Amino acid sequence: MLIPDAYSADCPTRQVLDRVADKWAVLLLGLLSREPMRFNRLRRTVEGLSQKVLAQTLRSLERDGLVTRSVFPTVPVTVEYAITPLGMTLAQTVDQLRIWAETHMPEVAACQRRYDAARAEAA
Amino acid sequence: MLIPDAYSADCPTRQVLDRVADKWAVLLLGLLSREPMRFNRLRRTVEGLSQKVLAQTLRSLERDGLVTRSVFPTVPVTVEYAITPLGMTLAQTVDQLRIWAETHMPEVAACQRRYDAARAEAA
DNA sequence: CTGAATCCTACCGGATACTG
DNA sequence: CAGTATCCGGTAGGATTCAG
Repeated sequence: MLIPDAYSADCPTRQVLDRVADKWAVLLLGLLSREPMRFNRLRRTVEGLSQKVLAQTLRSLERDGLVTRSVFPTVPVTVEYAITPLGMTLAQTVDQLRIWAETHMPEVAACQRRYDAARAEAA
Repeated sequence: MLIPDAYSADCPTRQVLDRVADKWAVLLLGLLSREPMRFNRLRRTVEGLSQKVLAQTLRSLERDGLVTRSVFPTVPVTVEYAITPLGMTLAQTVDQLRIWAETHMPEVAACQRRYDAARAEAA
């Protein structure tokens, strides 16, 4: 399925994969694909995501041109993050993963139980 | 795009995301979607993947029911990994990511250069 | 509110050696 | 060949504090 070159360390495809393989980035992209949001709102919405990692992830997404960062000079300052057209194309692609997850999660969970049961019995 | 529940820690969707967000798992799934392979062949093919992590990842994939592990009692022993029908559906979904990467990688790279240039100039 | 800076720890993962 | 076990260093990331 994947082209052979993707398995050498310097393949561009693998560089992209490094970014997409970031759980938080995927989650944030999904959120922002629905509506722009502010920093603390994102922080409160995504459970288990620290403010440090949130800031890092948002910076990466901005650097990749997937989201924009807009500062409004209110008091106190307001910062809004929004998805870009480019980011939207990725969000749509990644959304297929969510659909797969919803469809096949029960089967995966069943496989895990079977695997664990077999190992417990062997021991 | 993503459903609200996906942002709580105990959502099934997020559990699946944890697995998909594994670069090596994605790479291995892509390889095995083409043909069954043996341990050392996978090891040699995927550059930068240590044998320890390879073993771990293959065990996870097997536990999730995405690949099968077949032992042939030859001397020395032969172990072959093959993708399952379930794994194949995920591989096809994930392959969309590769297509996105190939299509948009140049644009992402351009955005990165612009971002880095802007920051360098500011400093 | 939106971060950046510091400190500190847990865990990931590499290297190596050993086994069936 | 196909792993497991052990050791060990680097680093991601949590907690906390401070700033604009």
